[in-house]
Amino acid sequence: MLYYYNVRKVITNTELAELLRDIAAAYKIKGEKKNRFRIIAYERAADAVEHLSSEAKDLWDEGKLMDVSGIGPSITAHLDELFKTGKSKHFDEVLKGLPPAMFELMKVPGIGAKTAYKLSKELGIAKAKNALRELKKSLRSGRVARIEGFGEISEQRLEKSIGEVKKGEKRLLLPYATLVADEVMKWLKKLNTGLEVHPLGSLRRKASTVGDVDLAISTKKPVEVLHHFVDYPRKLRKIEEGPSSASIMLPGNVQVDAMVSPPRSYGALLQHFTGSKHHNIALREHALKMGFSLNEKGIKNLKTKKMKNFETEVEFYEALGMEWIPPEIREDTGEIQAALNNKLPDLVDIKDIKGDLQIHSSFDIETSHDLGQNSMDEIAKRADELGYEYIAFTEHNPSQSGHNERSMIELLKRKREAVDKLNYSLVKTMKSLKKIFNSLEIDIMPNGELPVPETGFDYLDFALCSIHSSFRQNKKDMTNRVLNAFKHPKTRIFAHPTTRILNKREGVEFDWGVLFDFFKKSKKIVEINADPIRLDLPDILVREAVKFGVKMSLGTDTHYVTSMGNMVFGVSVARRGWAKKRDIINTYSLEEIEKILIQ
DNA sequence: GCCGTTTTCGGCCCGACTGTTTTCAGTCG
Repeated sequence: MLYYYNVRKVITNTELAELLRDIAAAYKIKGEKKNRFRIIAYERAADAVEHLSSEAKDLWDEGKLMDVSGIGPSITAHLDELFKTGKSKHFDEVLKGLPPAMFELMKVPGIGAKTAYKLSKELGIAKAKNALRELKKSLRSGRVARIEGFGEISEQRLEKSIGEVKKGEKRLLLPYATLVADEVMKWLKKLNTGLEVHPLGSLRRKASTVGDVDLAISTKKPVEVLHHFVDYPRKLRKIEEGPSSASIMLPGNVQVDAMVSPPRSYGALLQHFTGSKHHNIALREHALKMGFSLNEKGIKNLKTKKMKNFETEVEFYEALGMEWIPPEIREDTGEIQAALNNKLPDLVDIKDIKGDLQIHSSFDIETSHDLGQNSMDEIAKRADELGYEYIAFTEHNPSQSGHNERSMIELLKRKREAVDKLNYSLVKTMKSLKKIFNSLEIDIMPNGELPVPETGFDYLDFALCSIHSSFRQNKKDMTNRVLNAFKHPKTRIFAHPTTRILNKREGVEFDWGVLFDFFKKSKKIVEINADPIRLDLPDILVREAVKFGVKMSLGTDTHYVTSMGNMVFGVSVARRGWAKKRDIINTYSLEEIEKILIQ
């Protein structure tokens, strides 16, 4: 019997990845040298599972588990048994004799397999339950420091990092990290306006959430620049200041790291610290086949032992025989092969965007959800400033309680008239804005019905539909719920599809194959919601949608005229999902988009 | 244990940091 997962429960990708990582850890403890690559194989399999766009269990159901790169015949056989019977004899065997507590202890930053095993043995902590609390006790009593290989410093370090386990892994939302980085970069440029500075890591790759804010600086005067950096006036404290890097802590526990490089090797530094880790691993494997070794200083020829520097990333990638790869898609999901073959997608760009397809104004149609804070006039003017050709007002549908059919229709009629009026008057005076669509964001009820009377639809150009309740339905019911809602010809856009809230709520589950197939055939649109707390569809599913040929729309879902600029974060998600201009309908001309949306 | 634009066998990314080891192992990104 395995020690931590319940055989009756469907195992999620996160749990499965954890299991595979635990097997790798078990091999580390038990294995001889020859197991080294088997350990890596299990860790890679765990990574692969974590990055899947559908549940591993579903892939297994469809017999497609072996298609996943990193999962081969052996692991497939074990998972086969696991999914069928709820356990794997092989995994049981590997884990046998190891204290379950060690896997719990491994959740502490700085504790890997070896340390966890040693601690649990030496301290006599065997059970997973309360393992962290037991460790804490031993730390306090000074027992840990007396174990061979440990000292007072490791005791203090562990005490500190054990506290970080429970704090949760709240990561910065992309716009906030962007803002922090922009302000620090502005400060850096006060020293020297010509200074070249770039964000690094997940921030440069525009991931939805960011851990630390890392910056790269190209300079010949590293000491002076780093000294200016740690003088940043809004810092809480300086963490460290060395010859090539420095770190400061800002309010809200936001750590900012700066790394400097001489201009001649700046391209290599930028590439190295932009990652992702998986992209770099794959890139180094490719380089090795060419007889090169890569690091943050440049490219080393393994025969001549000579190191070549690169001022720019473009030259760096060129030297490896490929096009420059946009940071957003550096995730080792096929971009290297595409770059080698000159087949990188021409990703959609913020400049291509001609309109915003989800906006909430303050026009009161008595909804039970939030109203927007600004008038239709204010929003239209802002849209014109942004150079948009069209926008859609998508207030929530009138609440069901307190409205009968007639009063709902009356409200929808009034909104139609207000939008018409704007189109006939205000819009005529504008530079770029040509059309305001009259739309509505309609709740999809648990059974897939829509709480708007049939004649109410006549007043709409088109409708967005989205889920705002009953998030816990099972996958099949959820899928049918959406299919049912989109039977109506006026329902065109599926808004914030997974309903996820970053750092707070997981998205709901659908059978995406079925949904995308339906959306493709019926020419309906899936939204990429640009609200930074949602960024939904998530990038991985955007990639799937692109593969299916499903078109997507961008909407800021804004309730404030000041947040209309969030569009740029939606574009980042689209880019991370390999979306090209034609995949996103907001890049279409007014004439084209009318054909798609108005039925 | 996995994988393939030199391979179905023979390889498998790179380096920094940390602590305690007097020469390196473990962890991390």
